[in-house]
Amino acid sequence: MAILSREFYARPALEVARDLLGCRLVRQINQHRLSGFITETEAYQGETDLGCHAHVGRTPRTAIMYGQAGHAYIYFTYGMHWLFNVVTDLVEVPSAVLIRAIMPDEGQHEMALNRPYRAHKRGWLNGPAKLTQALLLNGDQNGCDLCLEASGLYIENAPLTPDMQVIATSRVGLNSEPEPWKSIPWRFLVKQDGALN
DNA sequence: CGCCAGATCCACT
DNA sequence: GTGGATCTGGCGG
Repeated sequence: MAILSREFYARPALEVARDLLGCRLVRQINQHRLSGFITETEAYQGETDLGCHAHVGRTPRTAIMYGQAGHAYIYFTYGMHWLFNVVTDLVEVPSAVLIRAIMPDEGQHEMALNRPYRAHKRGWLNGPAKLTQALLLNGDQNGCDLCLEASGLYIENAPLTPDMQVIATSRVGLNSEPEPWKSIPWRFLVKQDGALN
């Protein structure tokens, strides 16, 4: 499968978030190829979206979201976690898609080593901070270009996941945000047959 | 199982 | 100084 193009990412975050479902997130590191199929995403679009970090405008932290689509926006939160996002839409339109969960595929043993205490349990990659641990992603990869294979971090194309298998719900962790942002259905999940990752 | 507190630090006010 | 796009272990039912 081909690496997703700049054009794919240079669309509104809502479309990108929806279409990323089923695509393969790939991390090449230390001679290993770690990958998993994206099963959950969230869209954050623009300064008017109070759930989006860019609602405070352009700062050193949010500047990456104002840049070219297809780059990684990786930030630190809660004093211990890194979250992985993909910059979307046109330059000067601050928006991104948070990757919240993957179904592990290649390099499962390596990924498990990166998550020593929980790797044997169910749902070991169904959270935005879990997958960054497994894929060894942190601030060092912030701003990295996902359209270049040489980055060692990119997403591969996949057939579009049918609407029948897609669920849209409100985004997670925005409980203190006002409506409509708190409840707007900008979170997308692939319907699973009861089986968690 | 569900609920809750603790961990731990950075960006922004 | 404050609070956060989270996760985990422990405790109670």
